[in-house]
Amino acid sequence: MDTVEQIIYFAGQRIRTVRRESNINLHQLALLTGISAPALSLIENGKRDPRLSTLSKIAKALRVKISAFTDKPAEEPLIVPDNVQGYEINSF
Amino acid sequence: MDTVEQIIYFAGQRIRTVRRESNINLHQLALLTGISAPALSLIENGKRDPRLSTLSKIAKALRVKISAFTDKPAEEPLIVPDNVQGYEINSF
DNA sequence: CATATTTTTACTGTAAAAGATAAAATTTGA
DNA sequence: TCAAATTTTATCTTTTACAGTAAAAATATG
Repeated sequence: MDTVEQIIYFAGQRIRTVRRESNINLHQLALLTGISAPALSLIENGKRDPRLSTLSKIAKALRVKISAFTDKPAEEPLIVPDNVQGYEINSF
Repeated sequence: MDTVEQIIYFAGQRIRTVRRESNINLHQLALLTGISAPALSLIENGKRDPRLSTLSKIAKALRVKISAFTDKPAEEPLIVPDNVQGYEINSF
């Protein structure tokens, strides 16, 4: 359902999220991957269509699988326990 | 642990496997993806480093996730039942 | 606010992906 | 074995990724 542009944009967002979770900046990721910081910036912003080798280097540096950048997590069905003490809907 | 070359080679093998399971040839996949058959051939043989958009088009055409080309399936631990009637190791 | 850090943008140069086409090689099937 | 189908290789052109650098913009941080 997603367009190629959306795939690229999503991957960039995921890379940025994982990088920030690792508490490193673009310069540091550049050193780890051998990919320049400007190139990484373009990728994170969905403005560049990275090669598989590039995704691979980033994934390795961030210690995640490439699929961390490409797959949307299957949203697990929201389980609502039948014994929750909730609020009346009208109380909101 | 894999090199970039191995990642690219593995992805090509996976694409070929999935394509053959779909019983379509390179020409047909070319029509489905808009990627030329020669380009697909190079990718399947690990001789080209495809872009994310290219992987995305192939995955879409073959109706699999991109991770089908990038992730090695976690090999499930070989469970050896404790009640198997086996052979003596020396009998081999 | 002022300054430092981080990120983005803009440019140039190089390398490589990808399309098109054609030809060669390989595989498949009768 | 022969012919058809499929795949691979080669050549040429266009597009784009990426490095490097520098400068600008945006974001922290004191």
